[in-house]
Amino acid sequence: MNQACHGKTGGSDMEQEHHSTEQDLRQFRVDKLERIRGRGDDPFKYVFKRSGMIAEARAAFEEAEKTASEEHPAEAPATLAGRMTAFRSHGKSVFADLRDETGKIQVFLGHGQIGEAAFAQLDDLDLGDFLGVTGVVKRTRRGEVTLFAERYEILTKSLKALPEKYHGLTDVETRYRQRYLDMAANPEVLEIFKKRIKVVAAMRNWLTRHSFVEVETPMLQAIPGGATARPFITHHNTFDCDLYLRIAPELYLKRLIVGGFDKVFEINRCFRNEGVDTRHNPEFTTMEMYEAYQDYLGLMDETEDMLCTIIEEVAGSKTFTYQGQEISLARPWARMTLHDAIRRFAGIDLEATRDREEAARLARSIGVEVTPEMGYGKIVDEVMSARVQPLLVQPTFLYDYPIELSPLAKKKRGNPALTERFQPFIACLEVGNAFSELNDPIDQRERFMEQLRLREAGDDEAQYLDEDFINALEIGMPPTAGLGIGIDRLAMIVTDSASIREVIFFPLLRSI
RNA sequence: GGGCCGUUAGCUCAGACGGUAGAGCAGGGGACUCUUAAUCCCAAGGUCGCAGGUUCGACUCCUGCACGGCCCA
Repeated sequence: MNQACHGKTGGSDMEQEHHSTEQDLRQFRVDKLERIRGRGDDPFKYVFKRSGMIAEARAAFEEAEKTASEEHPAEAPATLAGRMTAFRSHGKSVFADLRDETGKIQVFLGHGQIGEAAFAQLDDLDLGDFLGVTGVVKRTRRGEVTLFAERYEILTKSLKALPEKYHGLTDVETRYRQRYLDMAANPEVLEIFKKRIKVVAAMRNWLTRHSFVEVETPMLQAIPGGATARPFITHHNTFDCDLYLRIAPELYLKRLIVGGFDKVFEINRCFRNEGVDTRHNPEFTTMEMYEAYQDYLGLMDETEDMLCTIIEEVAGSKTFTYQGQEISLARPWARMTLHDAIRRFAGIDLEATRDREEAARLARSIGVEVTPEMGYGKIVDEVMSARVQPLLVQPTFLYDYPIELSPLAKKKRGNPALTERFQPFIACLEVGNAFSELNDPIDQRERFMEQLRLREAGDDEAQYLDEDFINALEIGMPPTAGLGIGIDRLAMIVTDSASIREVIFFPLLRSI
């Protein structure tokens, strides 16, 4: 910030050469760092005592203004710290912006207020440096709430230039690869993640209020179960065996119900070895909850209540906008069976037949692509994804899914072709999956055997037989309903994000 | 996996028919004691993603590759 003082710093050779390649930009900062050290100051301090956060200082000042008068204008002392994100010099006075986690405040550094030596040392500051400033919060003539500095100190020197102040960092790849830079340059990114954090906190609150206890179950599993997906494989050295990163916690959480917990939940990561697109990241976060003595209808009510509570708490109202669409949380949410939805939105009836060929013919008749390895269930799923889901803008539950799609769900009472399963959709995004949990070990074994047949037929997403899980069911699991919610999807919805990568701090990218 | 698009200064972006590249911001020098995308003057800053090819000559045209984005499977 050499324009701050005409006293100048006695130009080094570097300064005379007028470079400004990336390396030179860094060198200028290193030179300043050395000057700071040269006068016995430390450009990387160990600790700094703040009086509070920037937002708190603002609030305290605005509170003081309520009792202020023309003769006695409001002022509030404060010691604040943060990253310097702007620097406007006017010869003998300087305005800088200071930002911490809670917000931004303008700092006034006057020659007359901080003293000549300290003012001259402003030359050694750069955008991106962390400062600690002590002074008094007042309004400037233009009305800006400003910390008028009495003294300041550099807390951390930044050696790299921050992206441009007006446009920020927009290159998507750099934003994801250097998320720290993205957040430092684009404060709105921080706000997105704060909302995501609120979603999780609100969910935990809801669950805790309803007497669910939080548990942790294995990430490393010998048999990856609980979902239809390809797993990541890893290796344990001392046991010398391959293990899988979990694709779902489901089978372990149900073991806990067998063991005696009545209401459990887990919020944690799952891993699926699949492609990456705007709605999928190979590692993602789910909440799964299991409630004994409950069925899917009761759970549907609870799900509606939970999601409404969370979204309203984070969005601040019962309506919000997602990608230009007005979404209303008004209850009750629409509920229709999967087959009704297909009849209504796709114009074909896949419930009248369970014949694979007939279903394929019907799907093709409405332009849905069917490949040879797709069975009846997969065809229903495909029609739903292509012709129903894109229309589910307002919150909607689809329920009663074909048994072929749901090997861990109880058969529907009175209709063994279906299972007691539902999925909530909001803004055309699938945000969850739930069912009356299959607790008949004999039925479960048959379902697993069917999955094994599919696997042998070449379906590498089919589920594995988990003998120990069946053993647990033989010990006995009470009637139970279970729900999984995709936290990332929910975060997308409340932050109006088009891509899941916007709500994951460090989304998976190819290493370079 | 397929299609389309992108990659130019630290950042954000321009670059007609093929003739070795421009601006704003940041950075450097200077002026300025209430600015806030501060302003004004001066000077600087580039292996145009990588590798080939066509051409007298390639940021520009062609091929391949890398990374990314969007859409489809």
